[in-house]
Amino acid sequence: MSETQLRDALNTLKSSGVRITPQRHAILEYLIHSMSHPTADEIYRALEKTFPNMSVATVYNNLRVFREAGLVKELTYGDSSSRFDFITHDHYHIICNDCGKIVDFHYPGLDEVEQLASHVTGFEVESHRMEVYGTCSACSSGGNRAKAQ
Amino acid sequence: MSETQLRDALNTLKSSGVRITPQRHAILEYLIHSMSHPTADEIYRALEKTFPNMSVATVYNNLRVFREAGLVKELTYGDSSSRFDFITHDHYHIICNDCGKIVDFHYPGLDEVEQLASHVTGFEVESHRMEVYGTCSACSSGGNRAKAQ
DNA sequence: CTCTAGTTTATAATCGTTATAAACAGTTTA
DNA sequence: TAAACTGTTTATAACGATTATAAACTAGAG
Repeated sequence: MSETQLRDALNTLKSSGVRITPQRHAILEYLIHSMSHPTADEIYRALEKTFPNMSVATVYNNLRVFREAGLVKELTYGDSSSRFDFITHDHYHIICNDCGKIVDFHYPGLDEVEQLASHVTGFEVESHRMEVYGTCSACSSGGNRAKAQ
Repeated sequence: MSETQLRDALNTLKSSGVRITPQRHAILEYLIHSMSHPTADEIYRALEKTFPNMSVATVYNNLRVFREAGLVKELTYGDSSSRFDFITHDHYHIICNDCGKIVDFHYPGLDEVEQLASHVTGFEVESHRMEVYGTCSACSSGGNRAKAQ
């Protein structure tokens, strides 16, 4: 399944004229397989064994390329650095205020919100963003003091 | 009406043991009256006539104090700097992808989303965040090239 | 009015991200 | 295969928002 995703993603890139370099392959693969929401720096550190000479700029450059190709979404929460999420199908995130863990969940479209907003404000609506915040079961049940992902 | 808001906010601060300095008064007043969603730097520049010696750190410090007191919400979008929103009553934001303008709109609670998310993920839900993105009428109708607010 | 803890100021430091220019590599052309 | 072109990576510096620090100051309690 994730192999299919990777192949599809590479095809998407190729067909929009983007070269497939080993670094790009690796970053994409990491994003798809990690099933997490890594920061640019996490990706960089995860791949530095395989690419000892790769620079952070390469990670940022390629994340931008992927974002512009519609493969990756950039998540900006309150904390200092952005997180990057490989776009599979529509899902939302719930984030633990305590340890920072991010869990995906699905919810049938919020199209009506977009419609109302468009009607009230006169905007042409393109997309929306929604997150839920709370405390994960590990943190609320006791002493989970680690800052996860 | 906004006078009431200001007075209430000052009382909230006092009752949680926060000193009311002239700078704090001015920042709060600016946030309430501006009806916009300024960055820390915008607040700083707006008040530098009145407080020529005020430093940016003061703005940041006090925005943090206000946030911790529940008076102000910090909005982190994709762009480099945070925006700050005086909390009146629940509303959402629609943001122009073109010029960055932020318009408020109201929408009856998304409590069911919180409930579903809580049920599916096991989190104790505390809050949620939602924004709509699109193009404002000024930008979609023609040549609004300015980067507003 | 005095005292003190909290606040402001000025400045430097931090850190995520972006810009730059040189070295490099994949692809096309011959 | 070789030369040339173009996009990519690397290394490094620059940038800008935010935070830390320490000294000077002041709101508010008594």
